Amino acid sequence: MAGQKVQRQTGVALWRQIADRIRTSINHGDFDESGMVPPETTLALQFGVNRHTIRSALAALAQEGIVRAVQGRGTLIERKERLSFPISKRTRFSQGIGDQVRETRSVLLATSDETASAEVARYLKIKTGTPLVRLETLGQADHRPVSRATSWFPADRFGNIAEIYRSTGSITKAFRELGVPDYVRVVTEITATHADESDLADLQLSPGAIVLITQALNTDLDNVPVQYSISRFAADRVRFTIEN
Amino acid sequence: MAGQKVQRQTGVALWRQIADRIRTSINHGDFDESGMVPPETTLALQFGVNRHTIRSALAALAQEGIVRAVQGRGTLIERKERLSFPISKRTRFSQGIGDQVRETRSVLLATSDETASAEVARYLKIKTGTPLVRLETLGQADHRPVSRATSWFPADRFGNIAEIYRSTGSITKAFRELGVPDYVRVVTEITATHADESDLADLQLSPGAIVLITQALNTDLDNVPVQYSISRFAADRVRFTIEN
DNA sequence: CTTAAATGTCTATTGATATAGACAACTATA
DNA sequence: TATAGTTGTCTATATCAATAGACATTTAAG
Repeated sequence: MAGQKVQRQTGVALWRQIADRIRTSINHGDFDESGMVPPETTLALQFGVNRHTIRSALAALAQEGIVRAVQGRGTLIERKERLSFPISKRTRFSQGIGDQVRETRSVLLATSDETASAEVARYLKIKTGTPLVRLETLGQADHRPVSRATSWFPADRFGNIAEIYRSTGSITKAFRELGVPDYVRVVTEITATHADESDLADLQLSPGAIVLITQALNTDLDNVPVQYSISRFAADRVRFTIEN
Repeated sequence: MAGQKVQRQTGVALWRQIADRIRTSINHGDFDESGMVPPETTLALQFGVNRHTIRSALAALAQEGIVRAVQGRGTLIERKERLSFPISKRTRFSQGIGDQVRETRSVLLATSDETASAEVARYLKIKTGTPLVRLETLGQADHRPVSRATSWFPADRFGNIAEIYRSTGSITKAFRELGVPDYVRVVTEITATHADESDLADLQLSPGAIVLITQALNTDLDNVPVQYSISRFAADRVRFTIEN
């Protein structure tokens, strides 16, 4: 980890850039041997900034609960995180990361009845204006928010999916109760952008943070579209893995 | 687009937060009717900031070539684009986006002989220290840089792949000449981060921009790893598509 | 030709960001 | 119990980020 450069006058404060880099290094396991972040003076030298700037960065990470400074000893690593999300024919939230965390949970934020917009209709292969059920859900891993998703389901087949989901916390189980024993991921599109206001709130991010966005279509085993969803992931907490 | 909030004292300047939001709105097609961004005074009111702060944001977008301000008229939208990259068993740079642009090109930036680091060795399933060939390439679409990639190949099989690639501009053709008639993408990992200094230069980005990073492994038809590569894409120019 | 509406430029002021240096307080260890 | 190494706190200074206001310049439309 030699000769790291930071960019000045970009509208992103140095302490924030450095905090992001250190968080990434921690997640990458760079400091696993010692379990500590390098001393402030060392980091200041590496990043080519003043020690006080490093202290601002570490203070931000301490605020996130990722490190804890102990006077006289050093700055200890409290927590690491970057979950690996497999994307495949059988992509499901909790199954994919279940072995990486102690607890996964899915929370229903909101639901509403809608009619299909042009975009959603195109994906679900239905007519614009067809009745739909919309679900806003929040995915959590060990009580930390990881993703927020908006999903649309055809109302004729899944009119009361919200209630079932609310009680079971699982799309897979809700589908099963509604006569869809299994479903497959047909297509996933991935983009990245800066976090918007809702992301900041729901995913507990700070401005300038990055979100990875997936747009995905699931069909039942007869190739009939059953769910179209747009999910937004905190980019510094996840990694996508596509196995072919 | 009413009542937008920006967050203060987070290490991310207001003008950058606002620039990111406007860029997103443009890509989302919010201003397609007029082809212009709303007037500075309107935006200042919407975001709850001073007009000069809006001007800083628009100046940044103008620097990126996304908008162009015309005195007396308004601020015109110059460009919105996002290429779709399919990721599948048969992922190749030029084939995937060939139908979306007039011309794709791949340029060899640098090459060197190396020995395998622990990380690369793990992917290629070889021993640390095994001789490798490293290729740095730049992918362009219609003369705009889209991705920069670093690839490693086992030197014993592909010792002179650099020369062949330089003359053909194609990994696929180089493989073919070296006795690998076909190859498949085994695994792709996707993450996102802020652009570093090299990204800014090679991909012609402005500071604070986002890059999508893929780490991918290709094997020949006998399942022997032939190429491990790390690619960095300008996030505002691409979208990944995974078909299952 | 006027005028309204938009961007361009300038000055001034305040708060956040970053650097610089000095020294205090604490921890582990020789 | 010294001592080296580390984090904590303080003062001072310079630059960037943001606000505020005034006015110039350009464009399009009445």
